[in-house]
Amino acid sequence: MTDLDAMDATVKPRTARLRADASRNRERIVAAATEALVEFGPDVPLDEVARRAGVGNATLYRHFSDRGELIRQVTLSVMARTAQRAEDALAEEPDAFSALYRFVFEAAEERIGALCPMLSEAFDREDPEVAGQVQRMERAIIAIVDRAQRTGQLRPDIAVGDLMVALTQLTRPLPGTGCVGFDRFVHRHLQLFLDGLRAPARSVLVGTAATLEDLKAGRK
Amino acid sequence: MTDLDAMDATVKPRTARLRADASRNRERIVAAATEALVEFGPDVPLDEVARRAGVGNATLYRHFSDRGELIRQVTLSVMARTAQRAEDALAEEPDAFSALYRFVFEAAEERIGALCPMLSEAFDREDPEVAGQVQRMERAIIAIVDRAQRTGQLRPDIAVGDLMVALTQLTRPLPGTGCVGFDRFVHRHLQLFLDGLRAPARSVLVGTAATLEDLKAGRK
Amino acid sequence: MTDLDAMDATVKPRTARLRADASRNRERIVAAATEALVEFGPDVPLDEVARRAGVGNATLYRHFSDRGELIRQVTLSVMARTAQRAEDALAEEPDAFSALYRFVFEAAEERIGALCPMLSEAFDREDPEVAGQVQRMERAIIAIVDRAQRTGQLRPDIAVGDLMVALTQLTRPLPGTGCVGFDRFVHRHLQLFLDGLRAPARSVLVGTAATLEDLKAGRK
Amino acid sequence: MTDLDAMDATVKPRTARLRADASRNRERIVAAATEALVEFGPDVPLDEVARRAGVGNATLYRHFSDRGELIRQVTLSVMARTAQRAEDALAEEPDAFSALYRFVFEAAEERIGALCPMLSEAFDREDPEVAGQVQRMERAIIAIVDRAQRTGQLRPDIAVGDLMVALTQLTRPLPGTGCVGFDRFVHRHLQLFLDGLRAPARSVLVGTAATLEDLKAGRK
DNA sequence: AATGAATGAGGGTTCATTCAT
DNA sequence: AATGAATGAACCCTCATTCAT
Repeated sequence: MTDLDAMDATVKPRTARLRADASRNRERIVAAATEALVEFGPDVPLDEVARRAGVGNATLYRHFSDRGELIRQVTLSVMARTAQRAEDALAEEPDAFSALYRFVFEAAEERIGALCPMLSEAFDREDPEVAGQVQRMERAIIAIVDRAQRTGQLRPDIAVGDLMVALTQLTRPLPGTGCVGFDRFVHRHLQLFLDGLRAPARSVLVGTAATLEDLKAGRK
Repeated sequence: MTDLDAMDATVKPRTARLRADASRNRERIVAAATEALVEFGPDVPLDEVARRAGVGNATLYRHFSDRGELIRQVTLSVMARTAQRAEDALAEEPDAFSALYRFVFEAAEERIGALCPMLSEAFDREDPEVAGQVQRMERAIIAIVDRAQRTGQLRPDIAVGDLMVALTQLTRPLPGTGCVGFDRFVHRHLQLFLDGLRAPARSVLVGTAATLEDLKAGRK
Repeated sequence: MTDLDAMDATVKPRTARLRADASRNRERIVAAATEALVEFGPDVPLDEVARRAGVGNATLYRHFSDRGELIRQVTLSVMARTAQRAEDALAEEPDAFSALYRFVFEAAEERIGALCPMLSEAFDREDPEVAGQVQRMERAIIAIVDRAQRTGQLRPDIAVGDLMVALTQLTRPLPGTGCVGFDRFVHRHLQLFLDGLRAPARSVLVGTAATLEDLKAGRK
Repeated sequence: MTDLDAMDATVKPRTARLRADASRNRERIVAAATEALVEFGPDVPLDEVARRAGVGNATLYRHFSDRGELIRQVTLSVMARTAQRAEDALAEEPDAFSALYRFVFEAAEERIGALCPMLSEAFDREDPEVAGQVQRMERAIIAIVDRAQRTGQLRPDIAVGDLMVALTQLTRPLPGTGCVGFDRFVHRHLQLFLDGLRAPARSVLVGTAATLEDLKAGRK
């Protein structure tokens, strides 16, 4: 950096920033992919994603070298927002079960169902960036669950893995529908499920409380 | 049927009786398709179904004109067995909630998750045979739900539609996985959901109780 | 094999023989691929091969799981025929140089240029079947070369690798042409090259005589 | 050119003079394209050429409207240098066959193999600039060939077309390889070919001596 | 003038469906 | 009736070319 550079406000940053339009496209693709992943699952045609994002298919490939990379980015962005929501809920809700309650509905809004490809064999959970976000999200959700269990509002025989998978399943759209009129069911189901989570437990659960680690193991 | 047909002793019966081996093949294909649908989701390659059934792919097409017809038959067979289970549970379980409880787990065993394509736009629920099975199954489940609500064991603000959709969602396969280690979750989720269904209700549900009719309407 | 089987002339062989039409298609594809490989090189569009063979592209994939497998089969068939030609020339030609001469022109006819993908990194020369044919062909050509060198008709400072590569290069068609009027050149070039190969050597060659082993090493 | 233009002292010269950096880029692109053509063959990705030249892909298109134009420029530059080499060899070598000998190896160095697209149907040899360079190169090579034939060192039954095509063929890159360890063959092949060209002829050539005109005709 | 970005077309491969044995 | 084989359409991905900064 010379003095001349320092004086020039328009100098390009060293880490090439994306052009405005490219950056916009990138975000539109991630958003479209998030929705499409929730709706179609991990095999969603990438052409469909591109179409929804309003870009050519090759543009998608310019930004994401292949399907895995696109899914990775979607996963990261969904996890980041979900973690944030979880942290906020924990920090802002005075009541422990209210925090859980709020988190569940906000996670649904953030399309936590788009994380389903994380469970497939192809997905690399060892990737450092992914591992980092997983840990952040995990910590935040565990904190919510722990607090609600410590206050005696959440049944003690469940764990974060149970919550995450059920949440994903219940928020998945019906196949082949444009999700029309489906959200209306989802809220009811989540609420019923949350009622089932409340302490005191109304039944004895089979199996053992599933953690996020178990999900990893379950893949094999 | 003409008079000539009537006079012909060798005429084939209306429901053409299949040769023993053909009939066996047909059943093997439906069984394989049910499992494969649960495992791979609705996009399972038909060659995979044929392979699992141990027949050539063209044999599959001799029995089922296309993917839709195969799914229709799977749907019918799952519904028939599910209805039977519901009827049995109602008849045999003295306790109203136990009947519901037993039905839910048996429906999972019968792969009620394979019914999810039924909810898609492409599926023709007006088909007489389908409509018949839907009605039979519906009736049996409504009877279970009604009884449990009348005995005050099941919260009154839910309806059969809520139950069916949640049941389907919670037992649907995780897309893209070989479902490894997944069943282990399903039982826990169902139990938690059932706990949420018990009276007294632990929350006030948003929306209105959804009937099976609502599902039809919701599709559009 | 039961006695009944033995009496039944129409019994299917244990190693499922291809249907007549499938077998015909397979051969047409290999033939078309041979020509196309010579003309376009190893990146020839497989759709082009299918078109030339008069089959759909998927038929090509039924017979050859991927490009590598197709190239492998072409390689095997060209090597087999080339080896046969070499063996025949050696056995039938009383004059040592005549045998070499005859082999060179017959190898051109057999499209030895189609072997060019063998030199690419992707090609697996360790495959047992390939290795076998390479060895057979190599032996036959070495025998021809050796005899001509022993009789003092072929210059001693060249080896089979020199011959093979030059033969491939000189018989490759000009790119983008339908080979129109090109064969006319090829014969002249081969003859000139053969004249250069005759003993006594008219120059001292740079480098060392290249064997087929060197070709393998050269890839890396 | 109008009179107005003529009066305008600031008018750009007919051969628009490029800015120094633009001119440098242009040359770097042609050089990179020459090497890349030899290495990858005529289907080399233009992005690869741009990358090697150290410019953006659009810069390449600013200089060369399309692939054909780039190849044309490469062809022109190779021909120009080849012609120069031929003229120098003729002028500087006292021995007639030595001139031919020197030219052949220098042409290989100048990547005369990159001229192979010139022989394809798509290439426009009627283009004045191309025609001019062809003529210059042709004249120089004919002079070399003629002299060597007149001195009785070069067999009389070959013509410049034979030489040019064989030279191109023998120096063409092996398709699909990174040309690793290939140059080592080329020198030997050229030398063997030259030995075959020496008088007295060791065989009777089939066909008639091919001139460059014949190549044009051969394409059709 | 130089460039990063966008795009449509094309080739590779799979799969639902049809055909021929 | 059963089956292996054939096929075209769909999707993935790359690349030549054009566009916008």
